[in-house]
Amino acid sequence: MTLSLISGEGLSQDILHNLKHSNRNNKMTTERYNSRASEPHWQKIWDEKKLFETNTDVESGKEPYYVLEMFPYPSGRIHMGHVRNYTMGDVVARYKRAKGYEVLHPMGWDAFGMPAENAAMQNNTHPKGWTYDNIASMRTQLKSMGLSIDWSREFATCDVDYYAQQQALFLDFLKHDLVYRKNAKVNWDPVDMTVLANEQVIDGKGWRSGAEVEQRELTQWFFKISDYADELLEAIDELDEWPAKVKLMQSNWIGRSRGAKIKFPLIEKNGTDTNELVCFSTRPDTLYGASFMAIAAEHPISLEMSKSNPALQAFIKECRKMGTSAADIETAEKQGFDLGLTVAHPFIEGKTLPVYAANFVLMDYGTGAVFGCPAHDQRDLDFARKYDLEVTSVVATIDTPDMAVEVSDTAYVDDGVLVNSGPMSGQRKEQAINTAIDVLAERNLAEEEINYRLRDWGLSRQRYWGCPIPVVHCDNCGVVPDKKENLPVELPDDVTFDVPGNPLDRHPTWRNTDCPSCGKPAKRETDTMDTFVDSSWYFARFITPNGETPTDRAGANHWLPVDQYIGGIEHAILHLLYSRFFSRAMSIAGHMDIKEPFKGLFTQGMVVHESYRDKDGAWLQPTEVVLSGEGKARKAVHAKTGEDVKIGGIEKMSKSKRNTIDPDDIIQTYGADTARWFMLSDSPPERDVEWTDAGAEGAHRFVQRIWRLVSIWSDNVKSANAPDSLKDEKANAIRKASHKTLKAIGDDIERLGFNRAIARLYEYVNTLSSSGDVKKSNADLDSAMKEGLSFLIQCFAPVMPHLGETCWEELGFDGLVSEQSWPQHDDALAVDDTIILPVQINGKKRADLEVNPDASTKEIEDATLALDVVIKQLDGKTPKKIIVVPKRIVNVVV
RNA sequence: GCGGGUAUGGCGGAAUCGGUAGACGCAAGGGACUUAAAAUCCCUCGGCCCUAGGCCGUCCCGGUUCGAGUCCGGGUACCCGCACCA
Repeated sequence: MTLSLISGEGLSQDILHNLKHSNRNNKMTTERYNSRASEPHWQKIWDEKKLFETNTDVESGKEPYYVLEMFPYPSGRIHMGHVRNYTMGDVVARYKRAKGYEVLHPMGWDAFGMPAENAAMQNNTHPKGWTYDNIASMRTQLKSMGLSIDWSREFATCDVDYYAQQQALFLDFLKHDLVYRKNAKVNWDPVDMTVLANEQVIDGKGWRSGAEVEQRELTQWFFKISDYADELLEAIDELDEWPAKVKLMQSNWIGRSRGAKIKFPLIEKNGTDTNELVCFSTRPDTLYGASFMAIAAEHPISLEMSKSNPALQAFIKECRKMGTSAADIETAEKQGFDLGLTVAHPFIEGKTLPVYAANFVLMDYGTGAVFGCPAHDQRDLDFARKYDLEVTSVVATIDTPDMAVEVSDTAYVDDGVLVNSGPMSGQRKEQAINTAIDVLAERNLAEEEINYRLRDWGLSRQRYWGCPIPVVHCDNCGVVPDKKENLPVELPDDVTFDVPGNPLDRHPTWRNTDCPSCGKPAKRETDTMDTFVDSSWYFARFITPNGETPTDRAGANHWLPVDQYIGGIEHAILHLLYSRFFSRAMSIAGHMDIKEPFKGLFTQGMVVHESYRDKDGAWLQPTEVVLSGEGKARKAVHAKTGEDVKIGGIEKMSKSKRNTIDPDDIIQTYGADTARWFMLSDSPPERDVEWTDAGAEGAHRFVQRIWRLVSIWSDNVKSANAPDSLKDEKANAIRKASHKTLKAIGDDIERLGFNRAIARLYEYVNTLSSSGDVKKSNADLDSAMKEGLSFLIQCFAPVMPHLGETCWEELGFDGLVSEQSWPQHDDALAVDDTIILPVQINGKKRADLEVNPDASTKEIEDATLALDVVIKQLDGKTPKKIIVVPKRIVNVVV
């Protein structure tokens, strides 16, 4: 069944149920819990009591805890991924608040970016209006989730107040030599006259215009992140609350490699006036296997030679068309252009190597030149095979150190022993690299160099909807930073998007200003900042969202780093690395003294859903599809036409595949608590979770189940005493289960094991439901249930806070559950009186043994040997060995 | 291409340090209640031999160990990321 059918006329199923049964007046039928009434009610009360507003005062006395979910881009509607992300953070926030921390849990909007401009072009709207409208509707949606957020700190990165501070930061960075200008390549769409993002280049063509994309050089601003490459790399080790995967991705991204810068004297100069070619190599040990040199198409030598060589010009042009992404470069067919140059081999007297311009050599890594050693580098091998160049293997395996490895289609890149390699012969890779550098260094032909894959961060964007870069171009003074007292440089509102290009460029007046240095008329910079800049410091702004400087240094030092940061794995590299750089840069500029912004990081999985297509291949929404049958007989038809629908794969919810579920519908039908509960149940939080209607219904059944349990016990609990030395056996069993569960759930939440905590809560409700009959209850049982239910409510309230409040009130407990301290479990009650030890014979389980947890090894051995099964299996023989693992297992080896 | 990840019933998953594989949920089947439906409650639910019970079983092949889903070596399949999307 589809959701639209369940929700009927827009009434939730609980209201429908209660309406149907309101006349029955049967005492044993409790009213169904009505989330539609209860959720707004509690949200209003929390709001009025300002329950979630944080006292960020450094002197507040409580220990600070900062939990933050990656702030959303205001696309217009929240999606299930947001629900999952923000629920996780909210559970942590509510739990930590109960544990006595002063919790900071804010929300904001990553509000600059291309989609607003695209919408402006498509729908003739203004990016600003579009963005703020989206924020307004998403805020309403997020609020309906019942998140314990301090909304008084909310801001959007497109708020003038925010980007004014960002401009101030930029000026500070400029002062501290953390930003500079240089030329860089961009994807240029010659028809739309605009710069394209990599993702807007499809098969080498612009996504809108279809025109062939060119690589064009522009002067742009760069952050000097590569100066911090080593520091950013080394500090990764100390991020012990980050996923190993993310740490590895960051190290690879920084890509430190040690190698040598090697000079090759030019022999055949073919008309150039260059005397040497300098290349970078991490494998100078394999120089004896070199058979050619390759330089980037954009290498100065290549560019110089192209002036008098039209064929080379064409080749360079061809290379420029190629995509700039790593995947494009690695997968493109290797192509070269013989420049007619040769260089001298540094080790082999009289040997020369031909020089090619090649498409697989990057100008912006190393020196833009490499020596080609085909036997020991796959790219070089591919190139050599194509141009029929010599392949000389100079490495042997460690097992057969005398014979060079034979190379046909796959280069040998692993460790080994060098052969036929002069001074390096007989040495292992690492040692040989050192030898090569040392020998060449003596002849002044090489020096050791550390290179990083990490490049400086280009922040200039030729777009309107971003933070203006606060500099002025003056004919007299050149590039002049704005003065801080002149900030903000505000974006003009009167812009149009009917013509291609950046509206700031063609604005009649905005560009005109006076030079801050000489006072003469000058022009503003029209580039705006990369939106990654906006998100690189927002976490620091939440501490003093209205401050007149970017941060309050003492406050930032008190609250940062963020204790728990939660977001998608897609930000594993750039956003997190940029934020790490920004924290360092902000420390240098005196805004705080924190180098690592995020102490704990958690990357959650996506929300996925089945996708559907009609007979013409058009994507259909889940609400347009009616499903029936199961397994192979599972069928889908169109809800309106009845035509067959093809059931597609389970994929990330996306607008293009129309397989999204609107959280609003779910909240209307089942309530926010159900949505929150389901998003955390089943799948571990770091993995993808599949949205299914059945799963949501299951979660909702549980909501009702809790409500029934609480309702039927409410009278008994209200008149019960606190549990103390209970005689009733069942009551004691409940107490033990309660304390055990409480302990386990606390541990689970601390470790973000939400799915495990939820499984435990299911078990616990099963235990409470089956442990006592309310009609035959006694004072002891009532007491145990009073404690048990209070633990239950407190344990699930972080996930289902509205239901928690309703149940708390129903049982007559004081105050709000959201204000309660986390209950303390009693360790003595959280352990079992007896434990069941599995007894294995030769590693196979044959029996159970019930023992006291403190039983000695001897006692366990004796009890084991007295078991019928063991006696039978031993058949009079003495066992070879008895392994007793305390509190775990017994294994009898026969 | 490079880098990373994952693999357990019909499905999502649990098993925290190498110690009872399949907790918990979903789906399914059977039953109770009901005029009926919904809701709820009870039972079954990895496969095979089916007898108390036994044998097999965590992607595949091998190894270490009293004991392997977990550790080691080799392989297979699928998924994700790759610098101007946020």
